[in-house]
Formats: sequence, structure tokens, C-alpha cells
Amino acid sequence: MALRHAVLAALLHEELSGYQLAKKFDTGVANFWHALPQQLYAELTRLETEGLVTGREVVQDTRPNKRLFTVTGAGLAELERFTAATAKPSFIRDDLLVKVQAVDQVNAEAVLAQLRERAAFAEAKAELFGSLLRTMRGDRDEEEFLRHGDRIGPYLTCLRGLAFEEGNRDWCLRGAAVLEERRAARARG
Amino acid sequence: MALRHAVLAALLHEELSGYQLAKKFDTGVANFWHALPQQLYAELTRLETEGLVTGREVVQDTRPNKRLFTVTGAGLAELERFTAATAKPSFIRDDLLVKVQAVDQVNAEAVLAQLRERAAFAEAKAELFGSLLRTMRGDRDEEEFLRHGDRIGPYLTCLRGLAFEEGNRDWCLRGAAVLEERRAARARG
DNA sequence: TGCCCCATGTAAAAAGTTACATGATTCG
DNA sequence: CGAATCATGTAACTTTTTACATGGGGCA
Repeated sequence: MALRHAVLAALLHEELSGYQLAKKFDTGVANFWHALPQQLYAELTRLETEGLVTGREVVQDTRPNKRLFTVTGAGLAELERFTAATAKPSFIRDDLLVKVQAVDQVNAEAVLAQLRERAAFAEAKAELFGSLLRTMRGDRDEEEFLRHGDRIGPYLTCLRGLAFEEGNRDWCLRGAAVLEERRAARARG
Repeated sequence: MALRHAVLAALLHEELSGYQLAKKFDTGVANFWHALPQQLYAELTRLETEGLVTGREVVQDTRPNKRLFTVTGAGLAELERFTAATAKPSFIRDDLLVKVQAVDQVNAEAVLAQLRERAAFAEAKAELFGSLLRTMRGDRDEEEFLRHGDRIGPYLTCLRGLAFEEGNRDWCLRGAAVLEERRAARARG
């Protein structure tokens, strides 16, 4: 039941349509959670019937009409309750880790290729997060911004996203280097 | 459908019972995946009917009997197929991140407390992973072990787990420091 | 004597993924 | 002219979580 809270948190600063929300959750720009469009449309509907968000129709001539959603007082109260409750620890769940775990018994070439691919993906995401952070803090430096800025929440979660992707990248590159080195050693005899 | 592959990967080196497997997956010692006991018992049953693992009954007098599972040839082939297929990117999904995202609008004290708690948890896990790594590499240094050791798969995934938890800890401590500083600033002015 | 560990599950509910559906507009 | 974007969903399926069930042995 955390998707609803993720949606509420995402709508806290901006009024968004389901479509816009979906884009954020999909690309991982909303890097504190991930969800598919269908989930979001369904969740927004549920949240609206429960009075936690309100939608207003925006009629567009050139584009299809859309509904923009805002968090209500009840929605904010619900987020407050959620925030006060204790959170469970989070776990990694990643196909690639499973493959690496098995790398001694299976085709290492395939794993090597996927490590390289993932490293590139992680690097791209890290760069995206980096530029988002620069945009958020403007001309202030980070220390200054975190001391006195408003809206530090999204900044902090983006920092975690950045570190996570940098960690991914570094680990993938390290793993790839190890596998390459071992392949080379086998080739030498 | 990755749980089955996680189970196969976990059983690759050791023969384990459902209970033992559950403990690993629960404490996150099998830090490349996480699953509840019920899932594992169900998955083991399924894997056995599909011939991907075989169980052998071990009769115990003082303890209840148990069934130890091993990966079959078909199981290894299935892992091989899985490894060759392309993996999807992984996303963070964490309650605490949602709470931090909302921290500007909700009670920051609760978030601060949870950041501290999580930092401690992450630190404990990082230490556990650190000692697991030391055990795995024995008296060799890491470079040496990764070059010439066998079973580097579990070592590499454990390295990722370690970096992840260190990242968690550092980020939590940073976030907590920021929130404290802002509280102090508010109190002053 | 009460609580934790061993050991294995079933059943139901919630959450997440995959597949499919529709239709206009803008861009290369 | 075909593909991508805007915009919103429904339906079926898979996966994960929560709650419940059972029963002996060891330990404080």
C-alpha cells in the first residue's frame, strides 16, 4: 500500500495529470518509486474516490483533455500518518545480481555483456540525476541549498538516486573487469 | 519469474532445506534477492515437480525431518537460459524515500528518527557483509581472490550488498544531519 | 512455564506486470 | 506516410505479502 503514498508525495509540489505522473514514475525521474501508467491511473481514481486527491478537467483543443490532480487536506493527513508509521527495510531485487551470483556455473560472457550494458545505463541515469540536482539548487551550492532551501525532500531523494546509480555503475565496471581478467587468464593458459 | 532463478542460484553451491534457504533470503545474507519462507517452500515444490531441483529427505530424531534440495541438470540449463536473456533495469522502491520526498510538508521529526534508525540498520548489515566477504576470501586479499578464486559470484553480489548498505547509511546520516541543522536553525530564528 | 528455534506448509488479499484498446496530433 | 506523443483506461495474469496452522524440543 505504498504506491498511494508515493503518488501523494509526487503530487505535493505540482499538479499533474495521470500521463505526466506516469512519465515521471516510468523514467525513474521520480526516483523514489517506480510504477507503470496503468497502476497510476487506477491509483488516482481510487485516491479521488477516497477524497485524498481532487482532479480538475482541463479541456484542450489540439490535444485530448486531461485531468490534473492535487492533494487534498485528507490526502496530506494520510501522508502524515504514513510518515509517522515505522518503515520496513528495503531490499535489492535485481535480475542481474542473480545472474552474477550464478556466474561461476553459467556462461560468463553473457553476464559480462550485461554488466557493461548496465554500467552504461547507470551512468546515463546518474548524469540525469546530476543535472536534476543542479537545476533544483540553482546557483547555490549544495550545502547552502540544503541549509536554507525549501523543497529539500525531492533533492534528498534525488541524491540517493544518484548515489545508487553511481554504485551500480562502479560495481558493474568492477565486475566486468574481473570477468575480463579471468577470461584473459584462462586464454593465457 | 525471477524468484525461481534466485533459488536455483542460491542452491548452486550448497544443498539446503527450505528452512535454511528461508533464513538466508530473509536476513538478506542472500543479498542478491529477498523472499519470505512461504514463497520459498512453494517455489521449491514447483521446482521439484518441474525437475529443476531434487529433494532428499533427511530423517532427524531430535528435530523434525527436513528435505535438502539440489539443482539438477535441467535446473542448471534453466539458469543458463535465464542468464543469457536480457535483464531489465532495477528500481529502488523504498518507503523511507517516499517519506523523505514528502519531508517538506509533513512532520520532519518522524522522518529524522527513521533516518537514524535506518542508518544503524544499514551499518549493521554493512558489517555483516564485510565479515562475510572476509570469510569468503580467507587469507587472500580481494584482488588476488577475484583473480584466481573459484566462486566469485557470491563474492561479487556480496560486494554490491555492502556498497548498497554503505550508501544507505551515508545517505541516511547526511539526511539526518540536514534535518537536524534546519531544526536548529528554526529554533535560533 | 512460556518463549524461541526447527520445519513445513495453506489460504486469502494486495500489489505489480503484461496484453490489449482507442483515437487525435505532431514530427521527421 | 509512418512513428512517436498525448491521454486514459480495462482485463487477465503473476508475484508478493499477510494471516493462519501445526507440533516437538531446548532453554531460562
